[in-house]
Amino acid sequence: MDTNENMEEAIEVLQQLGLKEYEARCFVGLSRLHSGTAKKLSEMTEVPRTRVYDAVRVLESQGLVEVQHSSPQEFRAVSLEEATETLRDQYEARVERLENTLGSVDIVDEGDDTPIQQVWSLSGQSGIENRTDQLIEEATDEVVLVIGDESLLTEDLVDSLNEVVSNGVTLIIGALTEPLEDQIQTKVPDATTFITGLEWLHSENTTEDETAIGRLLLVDRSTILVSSIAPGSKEEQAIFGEGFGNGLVVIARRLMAQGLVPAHDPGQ
Amino acid sequence: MDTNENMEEAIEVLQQLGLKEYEARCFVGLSRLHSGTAKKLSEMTEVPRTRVYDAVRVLESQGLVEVQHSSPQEFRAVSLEEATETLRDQYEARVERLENTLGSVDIVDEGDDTPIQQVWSLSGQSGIENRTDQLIEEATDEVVLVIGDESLLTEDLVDSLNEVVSNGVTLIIGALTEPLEDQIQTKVPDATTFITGLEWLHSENTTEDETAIGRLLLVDRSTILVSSIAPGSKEEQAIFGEGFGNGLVVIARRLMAQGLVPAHDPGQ
DNA sequence: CTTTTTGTGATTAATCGGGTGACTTCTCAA
DNA sequence: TTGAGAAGTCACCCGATTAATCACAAAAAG
Repeated sequence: MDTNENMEEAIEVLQQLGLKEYEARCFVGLSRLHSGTAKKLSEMTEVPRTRVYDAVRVLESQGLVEVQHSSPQEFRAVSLEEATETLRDQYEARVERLENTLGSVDIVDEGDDTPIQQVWSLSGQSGIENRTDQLIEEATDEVVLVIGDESLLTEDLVDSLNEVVSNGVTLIIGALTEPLEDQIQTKVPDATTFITGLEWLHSENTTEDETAIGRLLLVDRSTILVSSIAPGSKEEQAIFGEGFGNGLVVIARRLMAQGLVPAHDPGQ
Repeated sequence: MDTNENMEEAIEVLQQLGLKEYEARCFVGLSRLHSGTAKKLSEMTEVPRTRVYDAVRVLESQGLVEVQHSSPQEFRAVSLEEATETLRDQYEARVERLENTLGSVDIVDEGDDTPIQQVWSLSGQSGIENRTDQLIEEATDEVVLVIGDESLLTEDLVDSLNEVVSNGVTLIIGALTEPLEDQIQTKVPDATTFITGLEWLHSENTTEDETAIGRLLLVDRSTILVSSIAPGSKEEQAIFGEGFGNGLVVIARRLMAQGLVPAHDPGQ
C-alpha cells in the first residue's frame, strides 16, 4: 500500500503538466473523495483552506473538477479517464498550434556555413530516439545499428527498421547479449544480427562513474550517431555527424571495419 | 507575411508547453536559422547574449536543439517534425505516469452524501466535451441532444453517438439550422433529427453581452447537461445534474415536453 | 600584441507562487 | 434573536524563480 508515494508522484506529474502545487494537491485529494468541501480538502491535502477556493476554481476552468454552488460548496474531480483525455486534448491542441505557427514562419537563414567537420551533440531520451528513427527512415543503402540496452528497442524504432528494410536497405544490427539478439531477430526478421565484438560497450561492470554506450548508428556509411547513458542521471547523450568526409564518420567506419562486424567489413 | 505574429504566438505556445521565455525565444529564433551563434541569436531574439547559453543548454537537454562544441559554438534547432514528436512523447509519458499513479491511489471516500438536488458546474471546452461523450456512452434508453454550434459536432462526439445508437438507444438530435441538421443526418444516419423550436437558443442576434447556448443533453431522462458559451471569452460553461428527481432534470423534461421536440414528448 | 569576440559567473530587479491572517457573511443551535 | 463557529473573500508577506545587467577571464582575430 504505497498510496502515499503514488500521491506524491501524481502531484509531481501534475505539476509537470502545468498545474501549480496547490492545484495538483487539490486534484489528487479530490480524486480520493467522491466529493468534498474546502475544509475536508484542506485537511487531507495540507493546502491552506483559504487557498483551496482559488485552486479549485482554476481546476474547474480547466475541466478537471466540478463545483456545486451550494453552501458549503462541494467539489469533486472528474473521472481519471475524463481527466487524462482532457489533458491529452489540451496538449494536442497546443502542439498543433505550434506546428501551424512555426511552420509558417519565414526562414532567414543567413547562409551560416562551415560545411566541414560538423559534429553536433544532442541529449534527452526521446529527442535522440526521434533522431535515430528519422535517420533510419532516410537511409537508401545500408543501416548499421548497435543497441546497447534492451530498453532502447522501442516500438517506433522497430517500425522504422521494418519500413526501411522493405525498401531494400541492408540492415545489420548488433546486440550486446544473446537474449537481446534473439529479440531483435523476432521483431525485425529481415535484419542480419550479430553479437558485437566491442567489449568496451558492455555495461556489466559498470561502476558508479562508468558510462555505458546506448546506441551506435551508421547510415549509408555517411551519417553517424553515437549515444551514451550517463551513470548517475540516466540522461542519454549523443553526438552526431554527417557527410562521408566527416572526421567522426571516418573514425566510425574504421572502428567498425576493425572489430564491430566480424564478417561484414564496411570499410573500403 | 505575418511572420512576426506567428513568431509571437509560437513563443507563447512554447511557454504553455513548459519552456521559459528565453528558451522559447531562442528555439523560435533557431527555427528560422539553419544554424547560428549566440551573438546572432541574441540579436534576432532580443535575448541577452550571455543568457543565450543557458537557454540553449536547457533546450538541448530536452532534445529540441543540437549544439556544436566549437568556438564559437553553433546551435541549431531540430526539425519541426522532430520537435513536435519529442514534445508529444514527453507529454504522453507524463499522462501515462499520471494514469498509473493516480489509478492506484486508494479512495477514502468518507461517504460524503447529500444525494439530492445535486447540480454541478464545470467549464472548459474539452472538459465539457469529454463529459458529454461519456454521458452519451453510458445511455441505455434514450439520448436527446441539441447542438448550438457547428463547431461542437466533433469527431469524438459523432463516434460516441454512433456507438450508442448501435446498442439500441433512441437518438434524438436537434439543430439550430437546416445545414447543421443535414450535417448531423449525414454523420449519424440512425438519429432522429429536428430543428429546435426554442428560439432563444439562436445566437444570430447575439450582441456583446448575450450568452449563446452551446449544448443541451438529456440522457435516459435522468441526467442533464446544459452548456453556454460566454460572449467575450468564448469560454464554455456547463451545468450538470443527475437523478430522475433532480430539480434541474425535472425542469429540463418540462422544457422539452413543451416546445423543444414538437412531435416527440419526453415528459410524462 | 592589441582589440574584439566568446563564454562563465555573480549580482540585481521583478515577478510569481506559496503561506498566513484579517474580516464579512452565512448557518445553525441555543 | 443572538451568538458561536464555519464558510468564503481579500489583502498582504516572504521566499523562490526568472528576467535582466554587469564584471571578468579565455580565446580568436587582426
